[in-house]
Amino acid sequence: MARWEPGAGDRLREAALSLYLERGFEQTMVADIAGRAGVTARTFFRHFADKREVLFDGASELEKKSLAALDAVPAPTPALDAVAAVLDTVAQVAGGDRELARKRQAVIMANADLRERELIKLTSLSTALAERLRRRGVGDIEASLAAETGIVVFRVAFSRWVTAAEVRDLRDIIRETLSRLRNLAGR
Amino acid sequence: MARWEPGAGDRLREAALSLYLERGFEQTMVADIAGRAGVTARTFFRHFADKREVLFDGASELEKKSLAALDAVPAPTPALDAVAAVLDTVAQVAGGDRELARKRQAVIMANADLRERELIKLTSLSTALAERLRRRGVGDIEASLAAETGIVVFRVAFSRWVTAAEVRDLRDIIRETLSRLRNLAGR
DNA sequence: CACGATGATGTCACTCGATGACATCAGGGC
DNA sequence: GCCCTGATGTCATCGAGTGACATCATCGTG
Repeated sequence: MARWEPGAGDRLREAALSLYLERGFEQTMVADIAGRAGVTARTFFRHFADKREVLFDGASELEKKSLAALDAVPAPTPALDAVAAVLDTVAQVAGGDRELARKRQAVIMANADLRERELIKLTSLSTALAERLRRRGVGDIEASLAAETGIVVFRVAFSRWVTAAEVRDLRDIIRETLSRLRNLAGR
Repeated sequence: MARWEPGAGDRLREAALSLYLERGFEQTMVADIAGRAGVTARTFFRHFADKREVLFDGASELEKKSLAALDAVPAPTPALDAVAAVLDTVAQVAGGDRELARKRQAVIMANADLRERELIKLTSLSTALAERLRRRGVGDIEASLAAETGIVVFRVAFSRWVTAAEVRDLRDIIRETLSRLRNLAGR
C-alpha cells in the first residue's frame, strides 16, 4: 500500500481544532473545517455526529479503558478505592500531551455548548462506572456516589493540571485531590 | 386592570412542556409551541434563548436562593456543612411539586441535549457556590470539591426522589445521601 | 482482464433552529 | 389627540444537520 496518509477523520479533527483556536467555535463553520481537510461538509457529518463531537470522540476509548481498569480491581476493594484505581488509569490516558490538552480545554471553556458536551461525556463515564460497581455488589446509592465523586475529583484535578503554572503529573494531582476530598468529607 | 391572564412566557412554558411530553422534544417544533401559546416562533425566542431553555429558566432563581442560603451560614462552619445547609434550601425550592418534577425529568432524561443543559445548570450553581466558599476563606481546591460534592449529592438524591416508588421528602433523601457520602469517603 | 460488490465521498434538496431588521399595534402619560 | 415604549408580527437569511441518490476507487473472484 501507499505511504501512510492520515484519513479524513484525522484531518477533520486537526482542521477543526486549529480553526476553533484561530477563530473560535461559533465563528467556525463546518464547511470551513471540511474545506481545510479537503472534503465536503456532508463528509464531516459522516465522521462526526455534530460540530462539537469532533473534539470529544476520544471519550469512548477513555471509557473503555476505565471500565477495564475497574474490572481489574479485586472484588472486595471498597468502592471509592476501586474508583481511585480507575482514576490512575484515567490519568494515564488523559494526562499525556499536556499542550494539546491545554489547547483543547481553551476551546472548550470558551463556549457553553462545548462545556455542556464535555460534562455529558464525563457523566456517561460516571454512569458506566456506577453500573459496574453495582455488579460488584456495591449498593445502589453508594455506587452512584462513588462514581460521581470520582468524576468530581477528576474534573477538579484536571482543571488544575491544565493551568499554566502547574507542573505536576495529572496522576499526582488526582491523588492529592482525592485525599483532600476524603479529609473534607470524613467525619 | 383586567382579570389575570398568564403572560406569553408562562403560556410558552406550559405549551412546551405538554408538547415535549406528547411528542418528545425533537419531534416538537418551536413553531408548534408558539402556536399553542398563541404567538409566533419569533416571539418564542424573545422569551427563551433556545428551545431547551424553556425547561430550565427556573435555575437562576434556584441559584439566587442557594447563594443567599450560603451567605446565611455562619462563617466558621466547615465547608461541607455549609453546603449541607444550602442543600436544605435547594430541597425546598426544587422539592415542591413532585408530579411536575417527574414530568419535567421524564422529558429531560429522554433527550441528550436536554440532559446536557441540565448538567450545565447545576455546574453553574456549583461554580457559584465554590466562589462564595472561597470568599469565606475556604481553600481553592476544597471550595471546588465541597461545592461539586454537594451537587453530586443533590443529583443522586433528586434522581431518587423522582422515582415512582419513592415517597420520602426530597430534603430527607438529600440528608441521607449526604450521610452516605460521608461514610463512603471518610477514612 | 472484466465484473460486480463494497465503502467512501460528492451533489442536491430540504427541514429546522436561531437571529437581525423593520413594521405594527396597544396602552399609558402628557 | 399625540407620542413614547414595549411587545409582537413579518420577512429574509444563515448555518447545522439529514435523506436520497450518483460517482468513483478498490478489491476479490471467475
